[in-house]
Amino acid sequence: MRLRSFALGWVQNIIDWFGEMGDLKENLAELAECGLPAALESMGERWSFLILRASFNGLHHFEEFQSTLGIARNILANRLGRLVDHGILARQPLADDRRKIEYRLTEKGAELLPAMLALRQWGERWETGCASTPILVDARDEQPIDRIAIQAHDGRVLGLKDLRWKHVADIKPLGAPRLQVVA
Amino acid sequence: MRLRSFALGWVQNIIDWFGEMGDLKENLAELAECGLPAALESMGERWSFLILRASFNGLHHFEEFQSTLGIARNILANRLGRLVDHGILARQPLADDRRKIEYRLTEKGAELLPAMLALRQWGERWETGCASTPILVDARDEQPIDRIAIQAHDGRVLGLKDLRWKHVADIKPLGAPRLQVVA
DNA sequence: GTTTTAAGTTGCAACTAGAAACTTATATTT
DNA sequence: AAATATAAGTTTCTAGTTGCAACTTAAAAC
Repeated sequence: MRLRSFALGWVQNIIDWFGEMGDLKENLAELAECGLPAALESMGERWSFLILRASFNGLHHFEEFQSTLGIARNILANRLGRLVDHGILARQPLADDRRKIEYRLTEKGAELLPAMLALRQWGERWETGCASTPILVDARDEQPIDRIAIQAHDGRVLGLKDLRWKHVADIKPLGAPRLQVVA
Repeated sequence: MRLRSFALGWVQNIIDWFGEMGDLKENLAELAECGLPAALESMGERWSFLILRASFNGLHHFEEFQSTLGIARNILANRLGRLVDHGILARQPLADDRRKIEYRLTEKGAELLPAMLALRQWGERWETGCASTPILVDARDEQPIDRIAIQAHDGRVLGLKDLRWKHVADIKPLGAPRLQVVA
């Protein structure tokens, strides 16, 4: 028995608020070849993102992940294996104590940071309601980073109403035309 | 029997590449109160992100989601219910045909766009290897949006080596000191 | 008033997660 | 060297989740 409408009061006002952004239902066959399913293939399972976050926070070992996250050992072994298979973590037995295995982020794994931060910032804003410690700061001036945002090529921050979906083929180059592959 | 090291050749070079960013293992107890687990509570289940993406692409009805995504009907019903419960989608029977239920993104749901794009861009870069159609463009000049990036308060794009973890308490205000709550 | 459509439910098989005990390889202590 | 301890897993078994196909229900269309 699910509660389906706890928020309908305020939500009602928002229903028309969100413009269509130019619906593009036509080629939803193409949805399958989008990068999102591919990303979810690697990161979409339970625990994967939390293991990733722990990696970003400097954890490198099985027992560290296990005791910090409280994940079952068999599941942790499975997820670490998958993350290694996907090239997100690198597995390396330590030279000075070969019982110890070090799991480190690869470049590919490290590049998930924007996605992780965007998700975390959303959670802070809409769920927990407050920023969580520790936070990321710019090494240069030790000031907190900005919110992750969508920006135009010239750096303007784009809100949802500033966006449209468009087919790659329909996009006209701006300024100098690009080189083209002829055959 | 898992394959654990298909990428160790190139990965090896990267192991030391990724600096510690100032490990902060000390207060990993605080990991639990981070926004990420909260976000995953809403969006961490299988299909949730794909339903969200379909919503961004202009789908609004049960049968549309079902036939487009190929998801089982019971699972779809369950996920739509959860997304509504979490205030990410709003559920509205249509006035002119009350069989039809419209699912629309709320503001809260729409604000997941940066997270979804960051994930998609990562998938395009590291998994599929190419941008997928349709893409998001700036409504003003119809040019594609930038990559989602981490930026300093002054707009500089920050790479991983430019970042540190820090406790909120340790951050000094820049410029004019802020007002403080006294009691 | 019979049929069709939209949005679900139900029942059941297959898969996945979780808790706890067990294994294996290496390192440390006596 | 033998006994103990530690790190990183496996195994086993139970509980929960996913997925498919058939069924239901309410509203519309014919």
